Amino acid sequence: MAVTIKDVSKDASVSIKTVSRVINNEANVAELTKNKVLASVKKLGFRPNKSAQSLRSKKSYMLALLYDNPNKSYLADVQSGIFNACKNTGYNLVIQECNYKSSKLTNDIIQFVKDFKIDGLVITPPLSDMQDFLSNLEASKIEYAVIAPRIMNPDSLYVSSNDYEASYNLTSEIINHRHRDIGFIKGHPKHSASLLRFNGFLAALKKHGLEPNEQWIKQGNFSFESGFDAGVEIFESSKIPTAIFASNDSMAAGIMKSAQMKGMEVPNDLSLTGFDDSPIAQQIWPALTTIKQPVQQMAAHAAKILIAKFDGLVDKTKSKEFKSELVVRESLKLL
Amino acid sequence: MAVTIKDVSKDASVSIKTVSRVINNEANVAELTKNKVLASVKKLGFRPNKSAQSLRSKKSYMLALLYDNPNKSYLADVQSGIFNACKNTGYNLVIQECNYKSSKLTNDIIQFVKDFKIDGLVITPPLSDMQDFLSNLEASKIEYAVIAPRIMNPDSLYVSSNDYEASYNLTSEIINHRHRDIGFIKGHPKHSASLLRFNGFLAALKKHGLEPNEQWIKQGNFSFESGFDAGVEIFESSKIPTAIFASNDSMAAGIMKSAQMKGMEVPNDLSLTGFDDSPIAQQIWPALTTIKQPVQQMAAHAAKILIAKFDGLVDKTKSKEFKSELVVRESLKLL
DNA sequence: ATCTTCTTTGACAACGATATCAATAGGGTG
DNA sequence: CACCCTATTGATATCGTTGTCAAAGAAGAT
Repeated sequence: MAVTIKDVSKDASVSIKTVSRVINNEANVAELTKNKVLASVKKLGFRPNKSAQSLRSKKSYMLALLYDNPNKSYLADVQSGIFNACKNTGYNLVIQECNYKSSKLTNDIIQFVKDFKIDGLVITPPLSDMQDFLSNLEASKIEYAVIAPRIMNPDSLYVSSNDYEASYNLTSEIINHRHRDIGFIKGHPKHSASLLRFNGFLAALKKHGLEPNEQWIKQGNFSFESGFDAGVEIFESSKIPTAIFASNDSMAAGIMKSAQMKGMEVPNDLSLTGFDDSPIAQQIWPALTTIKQPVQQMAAHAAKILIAKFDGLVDKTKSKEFKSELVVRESLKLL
Repeated sequence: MAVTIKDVSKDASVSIKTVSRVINNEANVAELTKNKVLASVKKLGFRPNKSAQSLRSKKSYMLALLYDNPNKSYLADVQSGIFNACKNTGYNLVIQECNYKSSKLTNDIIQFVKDFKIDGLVITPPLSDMQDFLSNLEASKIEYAVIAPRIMNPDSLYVSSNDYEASYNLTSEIINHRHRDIGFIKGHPKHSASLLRFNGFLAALKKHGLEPNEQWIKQGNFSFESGFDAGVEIFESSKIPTAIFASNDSMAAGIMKSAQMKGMEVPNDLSLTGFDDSPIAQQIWPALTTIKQPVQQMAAHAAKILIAKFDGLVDKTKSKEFKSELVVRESLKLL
């Protein structure tokens, strides 16, 4: 039915192995032979059978995306970035929803990778920081790239962003708007970004000689609801801050809703900033001042360095830190 | 290295073929033999090599999700539904971002399916309604299930929802709140749901003896921005409707933002309803009265009927229409 | 008792690539 | 000219399953 290497080898009057050499770009094939084979490949429309390749060479040309993330917009961006990086490389993307709390996680994933001969994994927070899990993958010789890990192991592949610095800058911006009473909503405790953002906040306060007020610092988990709840709590306190820095946009939106339900107006009664520049930042009114992260590019880069490694281009692409940028909108006001 | 059929056959003192029969649940294996084999399989921890299976039997145990959808929340729900349906079936999910306008779409997808021996496709709007595309898939003997197609071909696998009816009901609800001047924002012209929702709206108006006002009917494309723009236009007209029915929540949010920027308050100055019950419906204030669709279940069902077909359980599960339900929140007010 | 038929089983080929290793052909060297 | 070395090529084994087909045994029919 389909065109096989055998057909090509006959058409080009060379051996099967020589065709294989050509399509795998192996060394030591005479230029003339190579061209002859490529012509036949093209003429017959030959495409190698992935199953046969996979069986013999133990590769699948599949990457898998591992995630356990409640944030749909983040997921969609990551996925899209990886997908685009795979395009035209012959690799495809299979997805794997995980439960980071499951005790079977490690075994399930290893089994999955072995069963399907998945070539490599792209791992997102909070899985990026599960050292045990990552060590087990390594022990099983599974290739992976992590997005936004806390510990940036120079031996492993990763992409990160300058969360600390961005948070420091955003906090400074708030302070420059003459705010002194600033609340902070922490992100999901298992995401390393949460700590970085909080630390950046604290550092900026300190730098400007301000003290954090524990009453206005709440633990969230990156969800809208956790932001809403934090807002409700803060607005019950005796004194209300003039600005709140939420560790992501969803939580900021939650706070805005709780504020509006209390009859407060943003930014007149309360300034508010988010983080991530997810779609919701622009879909509420007033729109959020926030930090834009190049999520798609980060994810694409993660896939690229993995693929580069498979293709032996070890030095072509490397782990990298991406820069975020401040996006000024209406939710932050000069006091 | 890994345990193969051969190892199992030795351990169980049967032929390789018999082991194969057992793991594929073929008929005509004596109960005794079967148990013996299963015991060995378990004892040795045997797992069939997917590449070899794939090579020989031309199956991959992979489904692919095709989408070209700007709505990240919808995508995430669909994906999650399919993923859960695949769980414990041995099937996995690979994703394929498409451009429904691309002329190469059909060829690319067919090539992709052939290359990777993808067992079946789950197809989402607006691809669900591209008849040419679907016919080509059929001609290539590619299995697929469509989500929310306009034409429900009884020979094909599909899942749908009662958009027309739901829209009719929601419109009636608006009218029951004594609104007579009602605007409507249409959805993406290529999505069949758009037409169904619009027709349901018109039918309800007619039933209550109301005439649609062309000035308040705008074409959107399901995006927040298109809703925002439609809002801006409507609020420039000489007379403003007392209620607007947007064909999805994102557009409703866009309208709300444009209203708030004009200084109007929802629902006091304007009632607003959406469709889909996506997260944003609750993340804005006031929260949207909307229609909740069981997107995850629909997607899961699509995957299930595909897998059931592969496994020969033709009559176990079938195409199905899902029911949406009205979700009452604060954005719709009695006039 | 003999002939069918059906159930159960296994030997061996086949799927379509890559890996191993040997063979051949030039090119350079002393 | 004999020798070695390297670049190029091909014959054949191999990956781990499933498919084909024939054989053996059990059960049923006459």
